Amino acid sequence: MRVRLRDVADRAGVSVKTVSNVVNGYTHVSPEMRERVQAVLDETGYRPNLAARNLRAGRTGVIALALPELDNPYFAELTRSVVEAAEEHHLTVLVDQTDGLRDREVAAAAGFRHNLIDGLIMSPVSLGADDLDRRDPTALPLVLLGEKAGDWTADHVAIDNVAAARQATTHLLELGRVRVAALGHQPASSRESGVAHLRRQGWDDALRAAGIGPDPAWVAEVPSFGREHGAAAMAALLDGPAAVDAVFCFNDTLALGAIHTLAQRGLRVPEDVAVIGIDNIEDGRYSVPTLSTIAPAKDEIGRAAVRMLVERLEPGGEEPAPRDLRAGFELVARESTLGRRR
Amino acid sequence: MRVRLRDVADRAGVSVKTVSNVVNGYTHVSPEMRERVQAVLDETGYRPNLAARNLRAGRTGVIALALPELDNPYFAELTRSVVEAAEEHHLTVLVDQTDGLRDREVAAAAGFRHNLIDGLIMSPVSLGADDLDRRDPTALPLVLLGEKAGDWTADHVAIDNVAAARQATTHLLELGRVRVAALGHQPASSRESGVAHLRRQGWDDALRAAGIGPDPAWVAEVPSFGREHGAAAMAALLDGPAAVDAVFCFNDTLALGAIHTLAQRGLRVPEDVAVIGIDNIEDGRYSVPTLSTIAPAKDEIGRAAVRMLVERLEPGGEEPAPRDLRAGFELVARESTLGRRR
DNA sequence: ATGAAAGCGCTAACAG
DNA sequence: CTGTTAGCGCTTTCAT
Repeated sequence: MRVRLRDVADRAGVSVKTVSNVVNGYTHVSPEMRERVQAVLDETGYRPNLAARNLRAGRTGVIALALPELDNPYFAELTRSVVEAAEEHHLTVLVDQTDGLRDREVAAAAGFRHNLIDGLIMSPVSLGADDLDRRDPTALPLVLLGEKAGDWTADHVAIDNVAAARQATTHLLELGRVRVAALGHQPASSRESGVAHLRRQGWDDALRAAGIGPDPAWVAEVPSFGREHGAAAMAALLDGPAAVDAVFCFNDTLALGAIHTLAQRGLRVPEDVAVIGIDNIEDGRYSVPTLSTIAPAKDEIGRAAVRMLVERLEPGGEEPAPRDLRAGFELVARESTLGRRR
Repeated sequence: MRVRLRDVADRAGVSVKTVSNVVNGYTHVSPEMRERVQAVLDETGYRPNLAARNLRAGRTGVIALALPELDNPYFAELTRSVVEAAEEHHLTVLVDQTDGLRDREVAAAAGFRHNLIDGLIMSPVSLGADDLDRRDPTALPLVLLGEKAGDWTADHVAIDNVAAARQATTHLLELGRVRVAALGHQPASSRESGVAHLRRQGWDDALRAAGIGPDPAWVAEVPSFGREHGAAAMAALLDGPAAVDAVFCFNDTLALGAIHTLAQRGLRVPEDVAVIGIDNIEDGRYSVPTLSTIAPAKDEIGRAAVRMLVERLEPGGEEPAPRDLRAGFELVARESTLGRRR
């Protein structure tokens, strides 16, 4: 049987309150008392019942992180940054996989684990602004990561996706490429279409700024952002009418899939086709060729998300209005655009 | 203010018990009563306080999964399988990152979140059998994943690492390679040395069975299993005295790092050097060249781990003796050993 | 400085 | 079929 505060108290011949004081390191306890209680504590191996504490305290010290997929390297790396940031605030992170399904995202946002978690950080895919508006006002504090369309009533952290896409595309143009494909387009209704739309916008902007009219045949559509779809979309581009000399992929896994297909076809990267992605996942540092990409400041994102959440958790917090934070990013040019360095 | 069971009861003019019955779908409630209560429930948007339920029930429906690193693709993929298996048992999974640090692993195994979680699935790195023996017997149910040295007093699921390594090495030998390196050796004291030791053993066995005496110069050591160390170790091998014609890497990330280095040096895979790994991570299906590997039955592992844990959670459970389960695996031969198919 | 007692919100006995 | 009541184990007024 588990040892309770009560048991320790009986055994030490003191009241429950005194034991509680010792356990929680309260100041007003006489040294001798403290010592005696501590002895019993050690001897019995007492450990507080956290469920009881939670009930009493009304908070748990746990925050949830809801992501579409854990086995997408970008999210895995982001998770690490959130977990580390949370640790600094003495919070633990419960990771949740939504698969990008609207039901699950709505349930998570509504706080289906209220009283088990103090707050939620979520990277939404299918969730709409209206879902959030319908949310119970007493629901748990929420911070959104990544893209969102429209005006949302929650804190939000993301990079400027249009600017990031523009920079990636411009990099290709500066290398002299003139027929730059966009790989990763998604129908407006689809999952992830928020990000896809913005990244396409940036690509469009960059081409026009360079005096190039984007050819619709340069746009390759995907159902989602996995490697397999990058590979298939690249094949579709190559089989299509437009001979492109560069590909801006909407993320790194798509880019790695595209490179795979190019290699299968015997095409050289970047000599025949240059490739760039977004996310700066670890894989791209060791792929063959190494992958050029836009690197979002993942640590900044994780840290900011946790900080925003913590601010809403603090009892003294004045319920600040929803904030929108843009995280930084930078171009990381590697072999898939620059070629082998010597 | 949050609405409690009590509030609903007052408002509906019934007792708390009745409301509780309705909420929990108990049978003995008259239809009209149920309807009336349900109306108030909907109207007030009542949702039970889970912390209170947990305290009352003595269980939470949450299990923890403690892994060394979340951003290692193998663990990310394994996580997915555990999460899916847990869902079938109506359990949610709290993912924990230990970084392979002994302190954290000991803390996790001791149940530092007792009463917040019902059980733990852990992939230990630095944890020793003695740490477990010192464990509080009333501590939470534990299932270990992956390697372990010695006799442990806990359930365990893993593939037969020696056999897996033997098969990988044999595959290389069957292709006519005669100087097969082992990349991933670790000093006995190191993190992950358990797995590394067994995989080296399998390599050794396979070579001897083929009448080849393993050359110590064919063994490359790494501090841990990341891509960067695979790349560095491969460079060390190439700069060393032994000209190898194949490399058995102790996992896929090491293999991808090795392929990176080979490409940098202008060597062809597999013509000059064939490469094989273990884990069958998604990356290897799209790398250039695609990666041959040993595929552990991840779904089987996740499912088995959850099932074992659940059996110990069931109140009727008879506390079975610690079980040891071997999961299956199979060879997946791709371009890094077979070459480009045509 | 220490103790007694109330109560966090829920469910399970036990009555009625 | 429904209501009353006693805890789950802890922290926290309020006394002493």
